[in-house]
Amino acid sequence: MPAEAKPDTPARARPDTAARPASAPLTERQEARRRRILAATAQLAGRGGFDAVQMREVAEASQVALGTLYRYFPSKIHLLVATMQDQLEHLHATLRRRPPSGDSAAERVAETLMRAFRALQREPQLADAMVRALTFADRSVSPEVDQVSRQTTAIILDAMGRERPTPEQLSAVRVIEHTWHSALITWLSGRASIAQVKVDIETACRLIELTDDES
Amino acid sequence: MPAEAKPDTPARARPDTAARPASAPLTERQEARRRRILAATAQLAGRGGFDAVQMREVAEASQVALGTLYRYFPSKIHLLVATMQDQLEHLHATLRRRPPSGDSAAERVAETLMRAFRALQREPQLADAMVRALTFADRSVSPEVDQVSRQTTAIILDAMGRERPTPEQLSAVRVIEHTWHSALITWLSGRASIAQVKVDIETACRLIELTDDES
DNA sequence: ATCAAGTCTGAAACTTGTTCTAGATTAGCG
DNA sequence: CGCTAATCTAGAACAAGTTTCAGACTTGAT
Repeated sequence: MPAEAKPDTPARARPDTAARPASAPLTERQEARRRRILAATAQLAGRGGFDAVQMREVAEASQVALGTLYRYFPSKIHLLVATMQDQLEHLHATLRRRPPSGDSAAERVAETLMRAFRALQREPQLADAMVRALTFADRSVSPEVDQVSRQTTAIILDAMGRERPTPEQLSAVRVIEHTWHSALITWLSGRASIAQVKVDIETACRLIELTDDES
Repeated sequence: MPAEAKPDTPARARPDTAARPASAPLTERQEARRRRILAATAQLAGRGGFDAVQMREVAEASQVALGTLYRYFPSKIHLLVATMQDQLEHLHATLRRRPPSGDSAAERVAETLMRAFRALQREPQLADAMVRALTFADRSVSPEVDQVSRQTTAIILDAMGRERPTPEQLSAVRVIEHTWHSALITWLSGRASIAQVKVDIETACRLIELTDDES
């Protein structure tokens, strides 16, 4: 990553991502551009992974000038994190449609995460690009990464029939999320098998049982 | 990261890192070069973090040609991961000198990790560089990353008075390690407080109690 | 319809990781 | 010592992320 992270945010009026729809209404054509960009990104990432997402190519594939691409997404990392947000929304919607079936909260969470994991396995290169971006992100991407994190938390809480989780349960969820991310990385870099990821997730999910008296 | 990851390892006789001392004996001057490189890297990373470790600067600071630097460490990531190995060895040695004092295995592990965490806090920029490299590493760095992982596992097992850990305990250790890495990342990117990291680590360590009947 | 402000485009320039090359140096060996 | 292969050096060259800029196009308000 060549240039230094920008030390200040010069209040440049950029469309920004969909993080907070309040920042700028975005005209229809702008919305379309944004969508084209994300689609092109996902496609390029789908083959090749992280390295195949080249800003010039994304710009060309989405029929947008390089400068415009950078106005929408101030760095490659921002772009990929936004792609992840996008995909997570899909996933969450899908999961809502068919909720997990396990008996205990721990089982349901593990089941949900394994389902998400299988979805990622179908597009390992895309997963690689998104996850690498997520963990490589520096402070300048914090808001966006945080949003991804909140979305993930929401998915997990949905899976345990939540209803006002206790602080202890929230702690457990945090550890599960840590495990999820980190296990994903070890799998993507070929240092852990799918089976190993499964075990790790299930192990982490046991923490839920510890604090749980069956909803 | 411009160039594609090299798909093949062309058996080029490179000094490689100290991973396995068997690969190439390394003359005295070579050992000295390697050491200078790692020292320069740690220093540059100490200010500035990941971005401040620029290959040309590392080469200059360690009085080595750029090409030579690349012969010793085939990429910036390799270089930083090797730096991490180096630091971890120091840490492990230090920890051995004063073992943790907690009563239960879980307490001792948490104590150990928090001690390591405090060490990292003293050099947050260095920590940033090393951890980012670690999680960004792709398959071409797997052996080295794996070595770091083994070292970390060893530290944790040391902390729980180990003695042939059960498979369940090993699973718990894996989750703890995942949590450790991921929590570190969230702290480094400013998305979690020190207190939060502490809680997360302690929560993960509870998994040890689950499988433990006090050694 | 018209004007000002904000956007988008195309292209070049800049930065930093990585590779390559030709010529010194060094190491090990007979 | 003198040779040969490996290693090291200096420096150019290349790749991809990022920045910049001048000019064309849109948009929104009047």
